[in-house]
Amino acid sequence: MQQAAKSISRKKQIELKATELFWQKGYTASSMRDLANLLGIEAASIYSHIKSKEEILQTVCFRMANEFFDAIDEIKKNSYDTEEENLKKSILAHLSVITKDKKASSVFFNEWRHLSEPHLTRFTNMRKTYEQWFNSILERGVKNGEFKLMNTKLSVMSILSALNWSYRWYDPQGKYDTEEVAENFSHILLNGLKS
Amino acid sequence: MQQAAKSISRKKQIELKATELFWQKGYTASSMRDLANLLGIEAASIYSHIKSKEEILQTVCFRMANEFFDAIDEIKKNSYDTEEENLKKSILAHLSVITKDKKASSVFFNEWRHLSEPHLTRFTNMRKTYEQWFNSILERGVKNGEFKLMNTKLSVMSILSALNWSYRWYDPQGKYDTEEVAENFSHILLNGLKS
DNA sequence: CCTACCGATCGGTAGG
DNA sequence: CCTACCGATCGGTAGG
Repeated sequence: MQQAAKSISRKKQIELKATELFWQKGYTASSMRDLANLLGIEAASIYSHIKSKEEILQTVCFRMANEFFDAIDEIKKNSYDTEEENLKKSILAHLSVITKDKKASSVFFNEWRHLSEPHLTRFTNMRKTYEQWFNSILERGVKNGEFKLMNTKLSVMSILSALNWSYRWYDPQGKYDTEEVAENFSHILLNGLKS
Repeated sequence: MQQAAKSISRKKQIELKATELFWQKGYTASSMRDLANLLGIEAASIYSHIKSKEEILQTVCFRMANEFFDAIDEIKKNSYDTEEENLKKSILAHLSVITKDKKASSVFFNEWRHLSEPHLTRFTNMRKTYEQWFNSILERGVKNGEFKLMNTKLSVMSILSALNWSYRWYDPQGKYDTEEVAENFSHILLNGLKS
């Protein structure tokens, strides 16, 4: 038991240090020897805990993907009265996942393309499915008169673009907490979508 | 003369193929042998035309940086009556640079961190300077009553985030031309910034 | 632009 | 978790 607990903890430790490394140098530029150095062990020893370098990337990418899904599942279940409310909550949920772990988000957004098949296809499909939720909010909002859009797809992209870029500049130690940033994004975007 | 012209053309060819490669696999995952294969020559032969792999990256990153600067310099010179107009023109200018060469934009946005010093510092300084232009538009717009912002810095980030993400999804062969996309972005963002 | 190579480093394995 | 290694591949050079 003691051993099992230790082993799990070490595996998580590897994931965390690897996330930091991938964030800093990128996946392919990060070597297992770099990672071993950060952990204070030999490169070969890492393979007692994981099968391959890519396994770490898979873990990070799909953990983040699941966190995004979990965050909007809450909103889907509640189903608010207005699409404006659904969108506001979704913006906050999405942004919260990013700001909670910027480094993992960076790996999620930038390093996923180094996944091999079939993981790569599974990953891109998950992202398409996820985007669909934002699409459906806007479509319902247009239908019921809440939103006036030049183009639904471009509007979805505006929203997600603005949100996704935040891992690059958001400072968790800075002046603004996630709620304030979400509020500001919602304000700008919703005013734009409504008229 | 003939030889000089040929040499320049070959160098540009290397840059173009490398851009494609870096876009597809990322800078560090792209090998000079990959690049040589695309060019139909041996890896060693590339070094007749360039000094190092990083030199190619530098060329692409700074060429794009200059294109962004050139695009807004036009606007700075003209200085339109309203900040709304300045912002609209800047949005179109910025977006045009991206959509004109998505692959080079992708390298510009993602691979710049593999630049070595002093290039890295020079690059990040250029980006800060560039962002400053958008900042100044919003600040003047707030001062003269055109814009009402919760927060200037966050608003700049909203704009640039939305625009910068476009290299990932914009399809030059698709339904929308750059002007339409810029129009849609301007519409959403400006309505949000004005109220 | 090629052949022939260099030293370094890569991800990963064997065996303990 | 270590030592000792593997074959492969890396960016780049010498010399033509």
